[in-house]
Amino acid sequence: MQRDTRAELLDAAEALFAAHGFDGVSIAAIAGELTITKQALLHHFGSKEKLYGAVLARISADYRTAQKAAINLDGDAATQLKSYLMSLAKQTPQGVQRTSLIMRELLDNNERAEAAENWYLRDFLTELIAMLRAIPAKRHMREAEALAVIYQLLGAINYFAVSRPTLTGIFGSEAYQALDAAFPKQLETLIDAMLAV
Amino acid sequence: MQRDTRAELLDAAEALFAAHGFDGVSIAAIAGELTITKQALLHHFGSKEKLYGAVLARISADYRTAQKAAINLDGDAATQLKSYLMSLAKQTPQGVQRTSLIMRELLDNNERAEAAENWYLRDFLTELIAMLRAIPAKRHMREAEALAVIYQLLGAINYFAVSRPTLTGIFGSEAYQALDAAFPKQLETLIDAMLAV
DNA sequence: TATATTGCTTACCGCTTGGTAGGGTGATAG
DNA sequence: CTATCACCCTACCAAGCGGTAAGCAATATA
Repeated sequence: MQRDTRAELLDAAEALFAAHGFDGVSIAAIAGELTITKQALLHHFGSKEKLYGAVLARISADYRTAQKAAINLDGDAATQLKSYLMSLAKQTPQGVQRTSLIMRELLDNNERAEAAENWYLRDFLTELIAMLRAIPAKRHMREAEALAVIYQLLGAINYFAVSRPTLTGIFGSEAYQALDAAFPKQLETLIDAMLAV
Repeated sequence: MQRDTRAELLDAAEALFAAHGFDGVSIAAIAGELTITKQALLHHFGSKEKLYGAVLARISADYRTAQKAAINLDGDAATQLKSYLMSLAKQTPQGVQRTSLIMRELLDNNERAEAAENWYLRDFLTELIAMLRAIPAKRHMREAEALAVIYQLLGAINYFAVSRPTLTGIFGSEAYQALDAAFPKQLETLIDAMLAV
């Protein structure tokens, strides 16, 4: 196997699912990305749902790894959390792609709610709550309050990450670049405001 | 004159598109909600895309109406903007539904980008920028900065609005209720922090 | 009373979908 | 040398999709 077909299929599936959603992509289209047939894909993953699950699982694992790395950095709890959040806001192509996919998952979750892949977000969020509560001034916070803060910050970051096409369509690409440049500074003041109090 | 068929179709389409996305719903399913055939639906709207456009147009109009009403309230600019944002955060069933639909539209916009329904968000956002800049302390802000602030606040609000099924699935429904109760207070401090500086 | 028009129906069409069945090839293992 | 297995193919299928065509009953118009 000089060509890791499975991994390449996951890459293609991740990109297409993120761009068009689960229902917007056929397994034939995903397989076509590697110029193989959909039956080859089915051979590897069994069904479209299982492929989707595998994509989610891989993202989940990567997220958790990055998160654990962030905790082992130097600095106090506030600095760790802040720089981790700022890193989430960095718009790498893969990062945006995965944010899109998770956002779609959030929206579709009405139907696919119990599919066990809830739990990857669970660990991710509880870890974030722990990071917030590790800040001395925040140690008193109840779980619900901490989660509210975390979720607002995540929302501020992810909503923007997903909006580039729309915003460039509306305001033009140089206006978007100005926005993109202004965003981190504003986000920083927002994070500071929430972590200070 | 049972002319309300058209409106009822819009209602059903809005709900189903919000819950399952454009590709996740068939026009037969939408028509089935009123126990009529899909050809009756096509008679009213011509095509699935046009139906979708009509749904978006109706939401757009309602949004702008509510926004204009908010500007005509008493109080200074900061109070107006703040209470408007807090009202956006109020989770009525219809509000959540529409937020979901717009979020899907944001995600799908890669492909449907130029479909003219960009502009409804355009007016909505530029109006919000104007509301922010109407605050004396913010009058100096460049457009990009103002939009960044606005967008972060919208993200904080909308991301949460869309996450109820997932969050209840992860943390349980009474934990979600605690979160839902804690959310507005945290949002208020977040808004205050961004509007003050 | 004749004529459109509105609002819906059944019938049908070409196309795509996810998935099954079964076969073939090349590498590996006994 | 033979059997197994991973990997991929062609062929096929039932179901569902968006959309067209034509017609029918009720209402509005002249």
